[in-house]
Amino acid sequence: MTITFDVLAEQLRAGGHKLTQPRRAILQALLASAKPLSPAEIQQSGQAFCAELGLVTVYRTLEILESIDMVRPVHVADGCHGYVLATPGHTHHVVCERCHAVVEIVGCDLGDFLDRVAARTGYQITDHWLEIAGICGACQQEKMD
Amino acid sequence: MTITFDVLAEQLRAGGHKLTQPRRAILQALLASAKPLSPAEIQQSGQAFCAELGLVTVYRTLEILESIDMVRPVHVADGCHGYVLATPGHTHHVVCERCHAVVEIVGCDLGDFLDRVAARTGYQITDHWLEIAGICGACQQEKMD
DNA sequence: TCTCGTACTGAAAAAGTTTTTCAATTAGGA
DNA sequence: TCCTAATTGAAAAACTTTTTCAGTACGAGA
Ligand SMILES: [Mn+2]
Ligand SMILES: [Mn+2]
Ligand SMILES: [Zn+2]
Ligand SMILES: [Zn+2]
Repeated sequence: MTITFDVLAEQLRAGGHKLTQPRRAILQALLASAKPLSPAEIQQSGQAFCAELGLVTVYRTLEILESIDMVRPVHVADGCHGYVLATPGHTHHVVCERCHAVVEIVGCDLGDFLDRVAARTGYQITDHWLEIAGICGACQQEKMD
Repeated sequence: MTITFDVLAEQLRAGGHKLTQPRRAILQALLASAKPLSPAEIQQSGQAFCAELGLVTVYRTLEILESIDMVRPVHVADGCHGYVLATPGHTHHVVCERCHAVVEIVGCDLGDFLDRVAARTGYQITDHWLEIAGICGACQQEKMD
């Protein structure tokens, strides 16, 4: 979790996009959060950095960030779709059921399992999406109070 | 895929719910579909069985069916949340990217992988959600035309 | 089979979310 | 610094989901 704002900013520009104040604010909001954020939460949190930040801009920026794989949708237990910063490539997320703290899992060993699925179903597997729910260390502690 | 309407109907009543015409229609719609259906699609398809079927009732019924694990939300590539009938217990789904045909995977071998995730993150893993995308047999054929 | 209480229904309205439109603004290369 | 295309926020539209409410129908019990 040592990714910096400057790296993100550069990634955005490398994708051919302008680095505007609202976009800076959105990146800051995502960077500051330990849990997936909804568009409305991103707006609210981002307004600390750009007071005028509009919700429309949040939607538009998320669309861009997702298209260049800088951000990924994560399913939170109840509602849908929180967004978190992604490290490039194929990853999964573990989300705490209590506090929604997120940890990214970079490696993924599902190959054998997926091969078996392919054999059994006749499908040619192209992709998969795994999300893991659990209870984070901090929340486990809390239980013992 | 040999589940019958009568079995579903009985499951619903076993859960303490009435077996009404609109609910019959919703079960028929789900039973007849090879792919996940949105609430609006369920309404439309269900109106063949109950002409007056309202969308509100579809939402309410899905909530019940989900609560007794008769139906499960599945994420379709673009939009969110289609619903499919579920076999009880823990399953996953393979969804065709082209035609959305769904196959349910009953076993799941993720135990070792999840143990490693637990060890690495300190999270106590409570649940997981895996969806697999692919290309079904029929759509693979089609490619060769 | 009939009666009755309650679970359930659809219409309408409200609430919430996401997308589109548009005139004004701003980033950043020249 | 200037210029232009990309980007912005407000407003409105389009969609989706939930709430309210008066009427309906299921199904247990007589
Ligand atoms: Mn994976
Ligand atoms: Mn979803
Ligand atoms: Zn936690
Ligand atoms: Zn297919």
